[in-house]
Amino acid sequence: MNIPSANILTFHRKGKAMDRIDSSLVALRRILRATDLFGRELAQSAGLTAVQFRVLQLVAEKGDATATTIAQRMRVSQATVTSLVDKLVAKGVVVREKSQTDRRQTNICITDKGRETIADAPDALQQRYVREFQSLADWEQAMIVAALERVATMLDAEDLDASPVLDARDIRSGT
Amino acid sequence: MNIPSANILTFHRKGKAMDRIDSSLVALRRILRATDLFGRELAQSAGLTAVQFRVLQLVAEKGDATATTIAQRMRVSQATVTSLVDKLVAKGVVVREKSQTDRRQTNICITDKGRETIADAPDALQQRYVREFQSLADWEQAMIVAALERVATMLDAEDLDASPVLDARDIRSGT
DNA sequence: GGGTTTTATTTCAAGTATCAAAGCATTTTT
DNA sequence: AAAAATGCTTTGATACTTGAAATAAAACCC
Repeated sequence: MNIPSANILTFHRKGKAMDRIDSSLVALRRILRATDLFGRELAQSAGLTAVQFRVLQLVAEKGDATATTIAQRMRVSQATVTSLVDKLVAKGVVVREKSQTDRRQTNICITDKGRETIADAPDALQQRYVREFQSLADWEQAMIVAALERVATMLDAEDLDASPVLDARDIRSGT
Repeated sequence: MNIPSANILTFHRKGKAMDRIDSSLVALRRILRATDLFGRELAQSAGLTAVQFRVLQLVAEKGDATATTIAQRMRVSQATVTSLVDKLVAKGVVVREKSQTDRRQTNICITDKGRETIADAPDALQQRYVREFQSLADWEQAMIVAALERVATMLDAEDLDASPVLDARDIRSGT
């Protein structure tokens, strides 16, 4: 989590003044680093680990989720999700409920305590981002949105899992 | 750490069309997600874990590094770095060498095999980014650099460790 | 229906990651 | 030189991760 996670963007060309590629990669690394660091703090302040917190966030999005869905979205194995959910159940932030429609499935449902946990977590990073973003001039906001979306498209182009979680399984089955 | 790392940016306001804050957060999440996912693949293709690969990258930057430096830059404990370096030594991509000037220090030096490992790792993500970035119009490149740097500054403002590793210890001792 | 295959999840075993605390060796300070 | 600080490793404990095997339920086929 690893998150602690991956900071894979590096730049190797040296010698002359930094060009735009390098500058943009450096900025990306700063963004990655800041979010990684803050993410760990955020989780800790909620009494969870970073990975546990991410699972909780995914469950919170819709109120419940299946292990498979979570595993696919986090790109970890089902077994991993099971053990993470074990921890979250032990902490009382989610509960397991057998699906009525298909009793093979287990719905992982967020509890009130889970909702509180997320609500109470002081996401300093996001708060600061929102605050500063809103203080920007209109044109600057627009520029940032355009640029971020451009970069996001460049980076996750053929990796479709970032889109709504509908056909993730179908896509993966191709591998 | 996996590195598995933190995807902490969430958005909760719903109901109406997405505003700019939401759009920018979604884009950021896509960026985070893509880099995280690709980072793991990249490391795996090199026969390492994501965290191990990051250590190797840091060592590769200057050819060698001390455990303390790596620990500070990755924000993990020295003990963690020790065990990670153990793995890298076992794989033959780095070696430990006692510093001549201060024999308490251990320089972690990259080997030829280590250099190869990094060179051979097909960083598909970065390659695509570089390729696409270079194909952009001049004004667009400039816009992206400006926007990314703006966002990076918003996110890592008081977190100074992204800058040269000088006083990270002093900052941390405050906690 | 009864048998086979597929799907969803959990359990188990083994390896990796992480850190606090304790230990060692080497400077630096007094 | 004694004491304090520094750099690193070891140890013990917890968490994360996965592949493989096990369990259970649904879907498919004849």
